[in-house]
Amino acid sequence: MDPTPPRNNAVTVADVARMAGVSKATAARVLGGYGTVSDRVREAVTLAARNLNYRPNELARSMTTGRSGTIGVVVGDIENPFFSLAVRGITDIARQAGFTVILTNSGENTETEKAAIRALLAKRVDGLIVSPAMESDVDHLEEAIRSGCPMVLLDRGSRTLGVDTVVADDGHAAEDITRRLIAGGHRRIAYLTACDTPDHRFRLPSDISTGSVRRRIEGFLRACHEAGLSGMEDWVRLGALTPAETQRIVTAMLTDKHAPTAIIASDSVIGLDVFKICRDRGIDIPRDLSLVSFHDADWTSVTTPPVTVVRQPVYQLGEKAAKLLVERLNGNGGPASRVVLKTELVERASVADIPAEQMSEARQEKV
Amino acid sequence: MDPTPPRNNAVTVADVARMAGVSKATAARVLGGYGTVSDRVREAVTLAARNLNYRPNELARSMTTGRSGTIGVVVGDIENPFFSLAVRGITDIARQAGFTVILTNSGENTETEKAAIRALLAKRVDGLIVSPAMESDVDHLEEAIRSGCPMVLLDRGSRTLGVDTVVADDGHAAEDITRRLIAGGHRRIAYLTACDTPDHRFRLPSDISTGSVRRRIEGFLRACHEAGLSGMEDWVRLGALTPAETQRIVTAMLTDKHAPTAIIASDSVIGLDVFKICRDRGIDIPRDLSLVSFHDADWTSVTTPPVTVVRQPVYQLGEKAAKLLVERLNGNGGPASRVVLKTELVERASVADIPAEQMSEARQEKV
DNA sequence: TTGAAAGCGATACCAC
DNA sequence: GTGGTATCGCTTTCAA
Repeated sequence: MDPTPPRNNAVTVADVARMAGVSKATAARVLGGYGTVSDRVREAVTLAARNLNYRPNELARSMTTGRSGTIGVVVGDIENPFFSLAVRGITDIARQAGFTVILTNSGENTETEKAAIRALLAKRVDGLIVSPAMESDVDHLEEAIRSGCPMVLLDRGSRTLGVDTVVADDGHAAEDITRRLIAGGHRRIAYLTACDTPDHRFRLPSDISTGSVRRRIEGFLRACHEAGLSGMEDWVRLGALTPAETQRIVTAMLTDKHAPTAIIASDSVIGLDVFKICRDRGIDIPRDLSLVSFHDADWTSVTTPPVTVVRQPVYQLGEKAAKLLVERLNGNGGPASRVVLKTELVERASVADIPAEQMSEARQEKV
Repeated sequence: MDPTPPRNNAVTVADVARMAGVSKATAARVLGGYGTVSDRVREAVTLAARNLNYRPNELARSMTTGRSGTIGVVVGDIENPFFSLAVRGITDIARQAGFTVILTNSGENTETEKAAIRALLAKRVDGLIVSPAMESDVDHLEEAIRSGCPMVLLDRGSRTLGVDTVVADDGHAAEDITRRLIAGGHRRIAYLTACDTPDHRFRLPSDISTGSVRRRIEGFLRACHEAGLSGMEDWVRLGALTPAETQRIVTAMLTDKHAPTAIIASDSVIGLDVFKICRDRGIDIPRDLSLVSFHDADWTSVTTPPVTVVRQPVYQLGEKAAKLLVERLNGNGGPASRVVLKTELVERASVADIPAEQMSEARQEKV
């Protein structure tokens, strides 16, 4: 027994082959688990590998096979519970299918996203799962696809890119909750999102480059229009990128003569910020203000009052995206599919109807 | 097993060289940004590369250089806000230093952790950042280090492994908060963690294999001992791995004749579960029960009452770990350092003192 | 079943 | 400066 452990792990198939007294090719066959080898040789090679503490070099393997066993994921912000959960769904499926995941943050910035895609492509990932920061700027994605890298879009789609897409039913979700608010007598309903436009003002849904948010705003406006409410575009507020920005926007709205009676938060991070601001300003939810948030984050059920939310199947969103990608990677062709996962309105206690007398008052103001 | 998907982007340095009318070596020099080339040639090669839409193959590059430009990260659970935030700190620093990050989940399971390390090593990561699931079982980590892969331990240390370590001051934090509770008259203080032992019972801190949790429990017991409280080991409750398990444990405690007057939750996920259980059971925090949680998660400030927490510099924990690793990767040697980041007790409103009459009663029960 | 040798796509050393 | 060429560790024909 030679107890001297190999210092540098520069053990290669050649070393193992030499020790086992076979050719490099044969050793590689048993080590790589391909081809056919006699049991005797297999044993000898396995033993030698163990003795030498052989570690396969995936890089070299990838070089020849062309597959890296890696999936690249680009999300807006891992810190956002929405993405953490989706990423969890992705990695669970990926690992199950024998892939590892390289995770990158775009910070919802297209330039960073481009750099990330480039780096991922350079690392020769087998496939890509992306939440595009901007639907309007997807040249880098298109190029990645053209170069032969399968891609699945997560949470945000693209009409021009013909790729597999997994999104939630955001439009209908927004429509439902808006209808619900209107039925409760609300007329001044604000929709608050982190998305932004150059001049920070909202005019048309097409100005919104984040697909999921655009679909929600469209749903919001659809419900408003259906109820005969006009000019609701003014209630779509953009740029809630940071707690400070959110505070500025919400405070401005709340101190205005025409303060909203309800706020729809586009994600749970903003929802939490709004909740904090209300608490700090002594605004009673839902008496003074109704609040609805997208994403059923863990904390929403535990506040006073608990928050009414749109529950998206976030983990499943990630799972489904990974499954679609793995299928493609396994050679299953076919046309690009668009999967739309159902959402669910979870009514808790942060929404209240507007009393009748205030309703007429509200109507007067509208006129 | 399946045929390699066709990558039409098979443009190599050779192709670029041919088009630019130079040798492979020269083209590689400008493409790789090393060596010296004349401006005229540089221009020609750059142009050819752009025309051909050349993409460097990082895999091939890594093969020869021996560096992959990749850092492997193994955490317990990305979904846990603690890790999401730490990972954010890691990736920010890594990207800044030109590294990409491969993220893997151990699920706090040593076997999964071993597999992850193996896969990461096979992918030839330049370095590793790990939150070991078990301090007692680190052979795979030791081997990784021996094979020459720099490693930084995050949140959890190891006495046997002589590597850079970044942890929070968990022991003192637990000591402080325990002391604070005892000063407020609490005697029946439960410490609740997801960590577990084979028989689900706690005897000695050394039974706890998760370093950070062990240090916290040690701090808890230290403060108890200091105050003359004995037998507090019985108040350390293990196995709060899932909401259901947590519910079982907490309900059992709360319905016991000797119910705790305070609970210390070992992380924000458990803290939230405890909060939910109390709300469901109509237990008034802090009147009926005081609650303290580790990790200043975003929701803790917004509940009623807001939760007193131990604030750890989680993002900085990740940052520091990544910085240490990058330094090692840049060749800066030196002995392994152990960085301990300060925590802060954020007193909110989930802790109340025990009224004098109940205190004596509690003492009696103790006797 | 096994072995010899040709790549994969880049880097690096060494002449010129 | 520039061009040839060995090399990295593995997979993969093609013969034997």
